[in-house]
Amino acid sequence: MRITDVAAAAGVSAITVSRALNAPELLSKATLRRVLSAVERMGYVPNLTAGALSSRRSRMIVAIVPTIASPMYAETLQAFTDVLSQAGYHVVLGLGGFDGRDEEQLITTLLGRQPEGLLLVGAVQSTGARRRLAEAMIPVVQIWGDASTAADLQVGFSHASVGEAVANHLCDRGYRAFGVVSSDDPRALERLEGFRRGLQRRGLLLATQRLMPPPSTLMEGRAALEPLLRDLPRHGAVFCSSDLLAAGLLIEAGVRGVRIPGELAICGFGDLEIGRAMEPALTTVSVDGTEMGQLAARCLVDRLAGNRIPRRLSVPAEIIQRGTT
Amino acid sequence: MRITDVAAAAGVSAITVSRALNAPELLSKATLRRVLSAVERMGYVPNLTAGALSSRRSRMIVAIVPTIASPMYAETLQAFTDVLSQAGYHVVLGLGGFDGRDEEQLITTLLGRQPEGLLLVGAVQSTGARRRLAEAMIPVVQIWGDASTAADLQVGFSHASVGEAVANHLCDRGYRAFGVVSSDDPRALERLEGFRRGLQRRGLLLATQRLMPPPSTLMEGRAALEPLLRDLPRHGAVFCSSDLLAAGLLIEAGVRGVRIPGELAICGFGDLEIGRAMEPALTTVSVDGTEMGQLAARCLVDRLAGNRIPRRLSVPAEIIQRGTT
DNA sequence: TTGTAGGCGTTATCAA
DNA sequence: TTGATAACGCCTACAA
Repeated sequence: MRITDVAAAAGVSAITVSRALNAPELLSKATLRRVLSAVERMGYVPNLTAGALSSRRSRMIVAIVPTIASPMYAETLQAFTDVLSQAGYHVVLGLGGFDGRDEEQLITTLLGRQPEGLLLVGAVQSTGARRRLAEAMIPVVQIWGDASTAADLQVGFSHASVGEAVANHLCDRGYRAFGVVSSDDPRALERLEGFRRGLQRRGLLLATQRLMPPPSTLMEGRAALEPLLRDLPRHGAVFCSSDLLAAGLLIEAGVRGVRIPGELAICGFGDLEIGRAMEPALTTVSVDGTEMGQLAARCLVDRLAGNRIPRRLSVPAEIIQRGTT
Repeated sequence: MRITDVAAAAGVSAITVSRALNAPELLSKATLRRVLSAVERMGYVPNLTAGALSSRRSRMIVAIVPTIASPMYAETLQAFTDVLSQAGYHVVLGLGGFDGRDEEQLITTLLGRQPEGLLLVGAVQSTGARRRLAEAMIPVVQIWGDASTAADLQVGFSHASVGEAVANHLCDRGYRAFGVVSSDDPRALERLEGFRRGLQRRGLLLATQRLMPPPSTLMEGRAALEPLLRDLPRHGAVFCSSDLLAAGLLIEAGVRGVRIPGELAICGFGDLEIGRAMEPALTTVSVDGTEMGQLAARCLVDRLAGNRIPRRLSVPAEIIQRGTT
């Protein structure tokens, strides 16, 4: 069924049906009613592909995310999609993984959909992909990235500053020996660098660090406790790149009877529900994934509506002091 | 830039460029090379919207999921998208929530994209939406649903049977008093019904049940322990609709010094990582969300390739006996 | 192996 | 307020 079928049934031209659906204020009340009732009666569903081609407005946004198996990204994408859906956009999903393999290929085919905007979680790795994005001439919001890899629009926070803030926080609470258990994805590494620098500024050193490929899991956290206890003096503190790793440490500590924070202090990252639910509750860095997703979506919507918007938006990343430090 | 620009640059007609990209085997080696090099040099990205309109093949699949904030659905969608991406399809995301509000609206606009297939997580609530789907004449795979609400294609398992199997398992292990802590979403309720029926068959009754709206959280699990201990005799067993609820019970039990499974046995559902990582490890029902997602994707790909495929596919749901029962 | 003509279903543009 | 006409960029069908 096409728009002309509905038009014929309503005794109007095709363009009038189009207007009834897209710009009803242009039609007389009577015509509008007649057309809409025909649409309803016939169960007409407009072909958005044709509409997009003709109007050069696809009403689609592409979201490129490393994975949605990680709760942080899933939460962000959920919020992003919800807001865009309200605004009349559809979201096309691109799951890129953490390595840059096939990145350009993925981005290229997705750009072929003529999206009106694009969400990028993390940085683009390959220069080829970066060029493609630039050539697409559409707004690109980057989140979870950092200024150095910034795209067109940026919603986020400085990972390095977060690392430094955690270092200061732990020093202020009196800890003097430090370890890190971390994923080796680019964002986590930046936080680690910031952490190390923060310690240096206080004249302190990192005693031990353990890196592992993403995604981080509870089990890896559990497995990390034993070597950590070996390498780190008593009463030390560890900064984990994810609440999952931190919670894993906590669980294993429970099993082994290691007192937290007495024998080992733990700070996580992400403020996941599991951290709040553990006992003792996890000290962590809270970044509101939902807010980031919503903000990113609003940036795009505003920009596409022709509004001026700031190119850099900060989301607070704050340390939540709870029971493990 | 259009296909004709590339064609001009390569000294061929537009259709030859199209073939170089979509059916290279039809071209001579020399022409193919010439065209592809022009494509490469000019950074041409085909307009898939135009292609879809012309070929009537959108190469898009719509995925309708209640939420991706829940790890089970996120995992399934991740696997689904990965497989389809390999097969050259793009996935458009529709997040529907758990209630039926706006469901028909969402499905209708998404169908306007002319998807070639559709994934449905859970059942369609409204009859309007069901009619739309039927009229779309495209393959629809339903997962996480059950036979009674079955769509065109079905990948899943019987929630009722799972509930019954858990009842039998717990009885066989010697428990005689039973409780349930559950979300009230349709799938969870079906498992609960099956559980109750399984108990009845053994001449046993459910002593207490606590229902709550989805999504389930660890915190709700923690909060559920105290009333549960009040209402359930010692040495009872509880069946939770999610590993998150079950893990919450475990954490709270740790805090209160309630011995698990000595004083309370716990069985979860979903086999999430958190259940495996807890101490004692959680007895649960394992349904492979990744496999369901992959299977659903392959169903669609096969069907779209014109292959005959079974309309009902079962995924095993097996009880994993671990430390909490 | 390559090309020509025409149409996919909608909306922009201009006219009435 | 409504309509006629001509794109939008690509691919199917058929022809050479």
